[in-house]
Amino acid sequence: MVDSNTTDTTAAAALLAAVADPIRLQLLHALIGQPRCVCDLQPEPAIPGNLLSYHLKVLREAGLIEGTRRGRWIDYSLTDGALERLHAALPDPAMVARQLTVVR
Amino acid sequence: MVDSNTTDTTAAAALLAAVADPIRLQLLHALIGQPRCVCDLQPEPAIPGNLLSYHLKVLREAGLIEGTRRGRWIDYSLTDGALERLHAALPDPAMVARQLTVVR
DNA sequence: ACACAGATTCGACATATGTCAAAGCATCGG
DNA sequence: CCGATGCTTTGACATATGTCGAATCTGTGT
Repeated sequence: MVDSNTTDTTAAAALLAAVADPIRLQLLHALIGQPRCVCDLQPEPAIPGNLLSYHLKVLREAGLIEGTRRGRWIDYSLTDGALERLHAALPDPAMVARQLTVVR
Repeated sequence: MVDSNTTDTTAAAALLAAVADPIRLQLLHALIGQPRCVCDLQPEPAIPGNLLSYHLKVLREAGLIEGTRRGRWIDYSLTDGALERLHAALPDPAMVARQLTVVR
């Protein structure tokens, strides 16, 4: 009944799962507009370093962020189109309006 | 360091968690533009009825869909602004462009 | 009252996920 | 070469989550 390509849906769900966490959502927000080194990415409230690492890894493996070493530090930044890809994983709200106008 | 209100982030993450699943994403797509009774909501591939019920419940408890009984059937539909709320739970891609233009 | 159809709920279970403590790696500065 | 700093990885663990089978509920038709 439902149409949508299954692999698309699965990939979209995986992307969304990567950000469906308060800590990771904060990290993403913190990276908007500028890269930051891990030590500047402490969420509120602060968490142990290894846990921070874990969440960065989840985002990294989802392809949403990337880290580059700068001496002792590692700078993280959003990958190209990361936020666009996230929104694309969600159903488009414009579709609802579309359906309504088509119907009437 | 990171600013964003913690409860906001938590609520947003919860919303996103509700749709971070291939089955539930398909259900959401199927409900765009028209209500459907449960029997018309079988995802691809099909799943047992009780499992379908479970996923509908997750979406219902997230406030994204609502069901109304029509005789023997229950029609589900998107709640008002459901998709808008989902997108709002994600960081706004426009912010990135903003930061860039402000900087230069 | 009965049986049936559509849908939800319950209890048990396996796996996935987030967290912790401890150990490991890479780089810098002496 | 050594210790310190910044970050990651590993192994153990508890809880959350998705799935199943069986039971239950709600409304329909007879």
